[in-house]
Amino acid sequence: MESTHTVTQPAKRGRPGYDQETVLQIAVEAFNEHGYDATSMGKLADRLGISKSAIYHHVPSKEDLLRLALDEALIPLESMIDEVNKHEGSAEERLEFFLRSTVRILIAKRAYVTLLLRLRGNTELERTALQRRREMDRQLSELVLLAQQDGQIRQDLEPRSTARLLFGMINSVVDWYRLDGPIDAVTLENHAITLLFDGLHPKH
Amino acid sequence: MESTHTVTQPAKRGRPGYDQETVLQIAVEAFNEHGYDATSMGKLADRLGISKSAIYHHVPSKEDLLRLALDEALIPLESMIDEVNKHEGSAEERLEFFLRSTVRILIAKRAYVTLLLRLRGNTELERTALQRRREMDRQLSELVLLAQQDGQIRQDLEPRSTARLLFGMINSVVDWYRLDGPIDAVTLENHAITLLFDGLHPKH
DNA sequence: CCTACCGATCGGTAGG
DNA sequence: CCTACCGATCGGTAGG
Repeated sequence: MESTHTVTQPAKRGRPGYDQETVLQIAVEAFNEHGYDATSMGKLADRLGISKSAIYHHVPSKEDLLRLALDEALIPLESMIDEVNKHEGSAEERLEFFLRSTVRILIAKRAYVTLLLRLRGNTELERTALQRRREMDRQLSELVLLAQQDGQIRQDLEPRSTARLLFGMINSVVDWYRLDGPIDAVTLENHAITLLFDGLHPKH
Repeated sequence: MESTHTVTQPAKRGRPGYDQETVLQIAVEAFNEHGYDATSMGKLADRLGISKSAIYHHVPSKEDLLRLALDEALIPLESMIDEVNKHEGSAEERLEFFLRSTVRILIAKRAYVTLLLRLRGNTELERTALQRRREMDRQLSELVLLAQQDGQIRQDLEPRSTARLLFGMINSVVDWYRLDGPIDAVTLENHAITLLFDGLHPKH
């Protein structure tokens, strides 16, 4: 008899083992612990509990692991920016939406974003990813400029370095935020937004 | 005849070559480009234009290069914190002094701080350096708490994650600030301090 | 005939 | 500061 749910629940033939997603996830953890270059396929195989060659069943090369991992971070971030650009609100509202969304994606895709933020640009693949990051910097600094022109945020700060500083604070979250820590994701998001928009000084 | 200025200007005997400081400086540039683990002593030798073994004339091991480099960042930062702790002013003044000094040291010791900020804690040396970093986080969060208790800064933000976010913004400077860029060091320092204390919103 | 994986080994390069 | 090496490990592929 033919099963009608083979598409969503494929019949498992052959050996049960890893799927690509899990291999990728474990690979990225290893890359973040030891660095991409310093993580050999042998060490990664040990971590997976399979042979080195077996990894090549799931992914054609080490570089493809990196490419897949970076897309896990870049695609959600770029989709979010598309959303921001379609958004109808004021520049300040869009700026806040951009920053809040970034915090959320950082937390949801922590390991992948960590990898992205530590790229050095020594291969073509890394340089392409860094260029996509720079495009996001540009989008953010443009939003800062627009909000300044609308008088919604202070105008005495240069937009490009402001964008860098905003990203600097928010991106640092991947280095220290833990889901099981004392502060939940929503509180952290509000905390960062308050600090960025209103600063340390109390309201007067 | 004995020279009286051998201490400040030692007579150069033997082959002219690198001093340890220059080897260290070039090594750190290489570490930052490719990662410490991924930078082989062979590649480093090529960069220096000397043989691999010749490096071992200047420094006993690869790990010693890392130790020396990390101290170039850690020692100035720790001295600065000692100064802050001796300072007589209010908690808010000391907090501002701490943050301003950190920006200055980051710019002055950019390459060394970059190396420090990218540590992963996979060796005892790295874990020790990370512990010294965490002690600085603790000192900063204590200053935040004191300034909150004095009512000089807003009290609705948790001090530890506030300290992380402050450091996050400031530390990002090593990733993008260039001395030959469009913004000078003093302007950047004031820019960051304004953003942290007063936020993006205009004064009302 | 499939997926998932193995033991062994390729030519080169690592830190010391 | 060099040449000549060491034990080990690198990313990737073979046949089964």
